[in-house]
Amino acid sequence: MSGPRRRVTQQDIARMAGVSQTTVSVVLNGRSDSDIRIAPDTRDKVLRAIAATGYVADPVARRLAARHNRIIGVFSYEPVFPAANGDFYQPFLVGIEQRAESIGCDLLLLTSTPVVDGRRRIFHPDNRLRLADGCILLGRSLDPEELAKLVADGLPFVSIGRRDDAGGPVPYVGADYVSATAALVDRAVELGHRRLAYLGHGGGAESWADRYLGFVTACARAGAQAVHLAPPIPDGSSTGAAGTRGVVARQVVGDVAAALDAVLGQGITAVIAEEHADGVALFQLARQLRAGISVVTLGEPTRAAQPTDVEFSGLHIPRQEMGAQAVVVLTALIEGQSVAAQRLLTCDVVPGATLTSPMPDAAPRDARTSGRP
Amino acid sequence: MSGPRRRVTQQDIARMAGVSQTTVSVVLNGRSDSDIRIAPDTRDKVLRAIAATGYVADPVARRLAARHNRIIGVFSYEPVFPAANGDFYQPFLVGIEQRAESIGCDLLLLTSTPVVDGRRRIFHPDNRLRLADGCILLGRSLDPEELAKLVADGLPFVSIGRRDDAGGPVPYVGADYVSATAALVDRAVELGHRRLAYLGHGGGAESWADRYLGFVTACARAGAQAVHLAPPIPDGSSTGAAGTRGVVARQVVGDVAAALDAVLGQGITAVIAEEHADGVALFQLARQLRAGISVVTLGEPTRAAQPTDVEFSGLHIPRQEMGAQAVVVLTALIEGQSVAAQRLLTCDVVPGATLTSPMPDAAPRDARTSGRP
DNA sequence: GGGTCGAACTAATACGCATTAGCACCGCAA
DNA sequence: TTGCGGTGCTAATGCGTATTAGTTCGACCC
Repeated sequence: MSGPRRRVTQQDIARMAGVSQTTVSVVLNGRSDSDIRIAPDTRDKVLRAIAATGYVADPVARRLAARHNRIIGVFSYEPVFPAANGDFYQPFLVGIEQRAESIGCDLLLLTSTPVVDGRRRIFHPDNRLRLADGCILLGRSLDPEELAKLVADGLPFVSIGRRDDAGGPVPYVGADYVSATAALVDRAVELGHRRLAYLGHGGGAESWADRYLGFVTACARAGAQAVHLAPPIPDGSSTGAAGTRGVVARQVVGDVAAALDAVLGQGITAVIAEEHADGVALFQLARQLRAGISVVTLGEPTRAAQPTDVEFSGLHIPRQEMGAQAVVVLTALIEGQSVAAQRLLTCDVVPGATLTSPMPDAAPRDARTSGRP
Repeated sequence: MSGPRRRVTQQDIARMAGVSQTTVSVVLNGRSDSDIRIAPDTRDKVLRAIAATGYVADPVARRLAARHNRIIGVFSYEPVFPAANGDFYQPFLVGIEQRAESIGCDLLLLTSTPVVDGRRRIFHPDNRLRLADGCILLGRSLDPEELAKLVADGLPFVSIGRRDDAGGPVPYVGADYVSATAALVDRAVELGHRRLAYLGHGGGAESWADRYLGFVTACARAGAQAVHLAPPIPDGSSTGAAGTRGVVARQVVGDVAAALDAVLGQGITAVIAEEHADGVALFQLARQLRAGISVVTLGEPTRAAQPTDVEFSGLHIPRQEMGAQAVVVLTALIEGQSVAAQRLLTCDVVPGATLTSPMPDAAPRDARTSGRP
């Protein structure tokens, strides 16, 4: 009909109320602090007009003029919603959403970031980060280079998940995988396990490196033997927890079956799986073969896992709380308050049913294997 | 460390290149189409300055000048994230997110809408709908009154799911439940079913009414007997597919057990269940009792269903595509283009394993029941 | 030698809001 | 009557960009 309808502006409200645009702005922002006074009935007139039209200040204009608009951007490398990653991100969003609501901020999903070279890029000619007052970064791995730019750029942001420094300290709200993984290893050792394996990359993303670090440290401390069963291609970067790499026997395994071979062949009695899905697959395969190994999975599924009725031993990532804390840190940063901008939240240990005392026949197996070559 | 470093602007570039801000803008936007010409070496000077400073246009100012912010609001009555509704909404969001990304729009989650009288309200004193250029409405039932306000208001919006007119045509992207349900009924009749039941409200929300309409129409056309097994309280509004109500024998059933009683008592051989969860429950109960009835469920679960290994016959709602189409329609509306703003997408029929030929003992059962009173 | 025309720009303005500076009015003291 | 401090408001300006409406300058024509 009439093309794109013009949106209601403060001018319109001003005309309706018979006042100036300035007055409307002042009323809206409740500027009681300054030297500007508005008579109660003038204020009422304005508020009535606003209520009648449902007027809301244009966030874009607001941000241009005032440099803030009470909008929090959420940026992620991976798409947030797809079930491809097993709803892994959902709890973060719930936490973010709840806290954002409670402090009266809206959430803007920065979906418009184009994919270049197979991943979304923050920086490109039309980057929209600045539409929001600040933003929360979601996703397993963030390009360190982009992170550095972001730090340099000065736009407030918080990463969900610990990040190494990138041209400056990176604000984050992460999970303390080091301690949690170590606690799980300790528990395994308590139960009698002496040869443990870590199944996964153990490096690349910080979250993986941290898990691996916890594993290695705890094994060393407890005097347990540690083996690292790594997938063929460590997903791009291969360094990870550099200091510890090499101390531990490392073996590349092509798939879960190969991993199980390695486990059984070397008399390993407990496997700490980086990815839930791998742990599940390994456990089920072992069960089919009637091999009694313990399996611990380090976190909720990020890939679809085979359905199972077993409750896995492992750790619980406080995702919702992480989301909430990220909002807290971000708003503090936006307002220039000084806060602890790097936070690690404790992961609960899930006892589960898959971490038990080693089977009595584990030792013989070990012996046999040792004598094999 | 000089606080918020002033950003480089087109002015700065202009000064560096010894041209006007307009020229910079023109060069940036490559406006070769218009009547504005820029000499190659002028263009070069500007581009060099841009490259030297790493200038990027401020997206905020850009959008202010463009008079729309490329933000799409997503509003839902029911909570979208929580798994309470079995992730029913997720696929819609996936579709929305993907399409929004591909056309360069961001998503504003309007989740902070207060709950009044047990449901979220669009219109309330502090509604933020207008933050976005337009919005997508998600949720089973939308208050017709609010819908009417929205239509009258002129703010571009699209409903996911068909909606009756409300003070004007309501733009929507829905699923063609009428045809899909009819197709399922036809198939049942083909297989030999002669007495069919519809289990569910059959009214209230349009999506229910449509399913019911398809059921009744197809039964009538095929000469099959139709029974409506309705839950005790039809969830607020009770009218629904008004024209057809009353033609069909209607019976109120308290729960699934009661429904099964009615089915068996009346020699019904196939049940079309509005809700997946009800269909599953009914089928499992019937199986326990060794009663061989066919069950069709009309759509993915919106409530948690008992886990099952049976693939149910029924229909598949193209949720992701619906989300994507909603974005398409919305952007067209925002830009004032004329489009088909009411779209019904075809539902695929899922053959499944629960719609089979009627068991031979169905007729005798019927006879027995008839003679009972 | 005035007029036309096109190429290559620029000045001015709009976008919607927040903010700064300042104006008009009123009551009261001098 | 002037002066003066409030009170209650508005005009004007700026944020950084896109766009519209010119302006300048030379070439070319009659």
